[in-house]
Amino acid sequence: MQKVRTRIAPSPTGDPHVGTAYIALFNRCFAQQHGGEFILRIEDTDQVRSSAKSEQDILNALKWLGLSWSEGPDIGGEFAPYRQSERSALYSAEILKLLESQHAFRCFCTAERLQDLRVKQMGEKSTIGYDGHCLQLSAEEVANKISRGEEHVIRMRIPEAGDCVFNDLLRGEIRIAWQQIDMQILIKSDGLPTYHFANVVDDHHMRISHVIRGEEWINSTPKHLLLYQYFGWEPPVYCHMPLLRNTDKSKLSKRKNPTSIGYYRDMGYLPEAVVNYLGMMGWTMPDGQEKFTLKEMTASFDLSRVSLGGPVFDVTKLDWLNGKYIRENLNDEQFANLFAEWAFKPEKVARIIPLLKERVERFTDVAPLAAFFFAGLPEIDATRFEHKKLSQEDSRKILQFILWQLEQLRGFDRDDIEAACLGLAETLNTKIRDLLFPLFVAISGKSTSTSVIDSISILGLDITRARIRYAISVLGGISNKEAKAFEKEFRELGQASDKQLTND
RNA sequence: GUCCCCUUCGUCUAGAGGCCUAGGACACCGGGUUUUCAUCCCGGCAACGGGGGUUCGAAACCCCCAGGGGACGCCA
Repeated sequence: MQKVRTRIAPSPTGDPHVGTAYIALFNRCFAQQHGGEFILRIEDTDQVRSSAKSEQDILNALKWLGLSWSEGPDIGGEFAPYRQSERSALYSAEILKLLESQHAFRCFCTAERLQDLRVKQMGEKSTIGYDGHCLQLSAEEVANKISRGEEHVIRMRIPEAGDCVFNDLLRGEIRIAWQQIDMQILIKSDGLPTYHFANVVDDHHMRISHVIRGEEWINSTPKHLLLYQYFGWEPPVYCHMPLLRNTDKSKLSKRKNPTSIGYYRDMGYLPEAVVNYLGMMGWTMPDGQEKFTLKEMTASFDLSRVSLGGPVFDVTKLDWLNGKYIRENLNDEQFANLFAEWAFKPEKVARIIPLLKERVERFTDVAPLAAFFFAGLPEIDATRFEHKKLSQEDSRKILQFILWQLEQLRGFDRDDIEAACLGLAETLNTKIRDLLFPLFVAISGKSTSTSVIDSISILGLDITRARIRYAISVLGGISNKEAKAFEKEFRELGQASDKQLTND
């Protein structure tokens, strides 16, 4: 029997997501329970969106949770490198095989043509996908286009008829007609592989035996299986976990919920409680025990106990659990140490002190002034936002625009934030002090406080986002209609690139 | 629109045909302890989406419907 090897393969394109931790947890438990290995691979084939910072954040977040791995970009391993951007030669070599066997072909279609095609197919209510246009190109035509240096991609061929039938470890037989499957791009015009290709190649070369991933991948499994078949490789066992959900049951998203692991750390949750909570999403201990350690979960793990309904990630129960951990697991000394470590990080304190010093007359002034640096959500209501020039709607809009602006920032220094706010004030033709007013209330709970720009920089995006969103809800929330109008206006101000607002 | 997945209290879930008068936990409500509050303890509220089968017997198995979700990118 083949050794069990599982992996988590995050893409470093944003904040470390609780969904990543969730899938990592189950992969890790499964591997360890079978005496196998759990590895970490960074899928950074998207040159534009990937960043080193994001990769580091993800690694740190998973480490914080205690979800350690035995091979990865930080520690190496037998199948190094573990970063896809460093494995290009492998993909180039492998794609050649598919090109030679005619299982893949070069496609010179323009983005415009593909867009038109999609629109047309949408109108005809048919399956959306590539029409095989470039399949008709002769070998000479292809050679000519290549010698002329024409940009192109490489796509995989898909059977024209029949079904792809495969077995999901939890769901049993799944059958998808090949006609539903698109001729997936394997190599992008920048020469880098897409997820589908790199993922299969790496899973094979890294001897991954079980692919435990989110339900969102079910529909692309046929492509992956077909690649294994084309290569003549033995495919892994697939297992699709349910997706974590927002309260409204949609897929967990940043817009509706705090999804960043950093948020939970910054809000003062214990990593053990967060892991425990993730473990009870779709899974239970055989004896029904609700509070359990990672070690206990690993020891009693049984993948077949996963229930398939998408669990709502509802922090109420996490709050209760975290309180239980604090009360039952920490003695006074541990509590004091952990709290101090959480609250008084030297670099954080060093940045807060100068802000306080110029505003206090006695030490007794410190706590009330600085409390919001160590708090979660401020205690505010709509009256707090009353302002001679700004209506509630104005404030909502300003807060939403600032949030969008902050989310697009690369750096999070005070100067980055200041520039963003000044820029926004100018495009909105608002005085900066008026623009900042609702922000002061949202962040500090008061209209008078330490510099809100510095404060935001110290608090970080995760907490800032939560407070701004809370303030917006206190101000009555943004209706769907209003959201659309805001988005449109924000885009027209030239403050956003197309996808940034809607992406999770 | 096409395809795929899913469906037990508001939420997380137990349930592998009779142990189910459907159990536990969170939340909520009530009571007790506590100088207040919280903790803690006790109690209560509350669900098998609908319709057909199969069976002596169905929350569980099958079919249909409905609802929810996901996928349909030179993102992953």
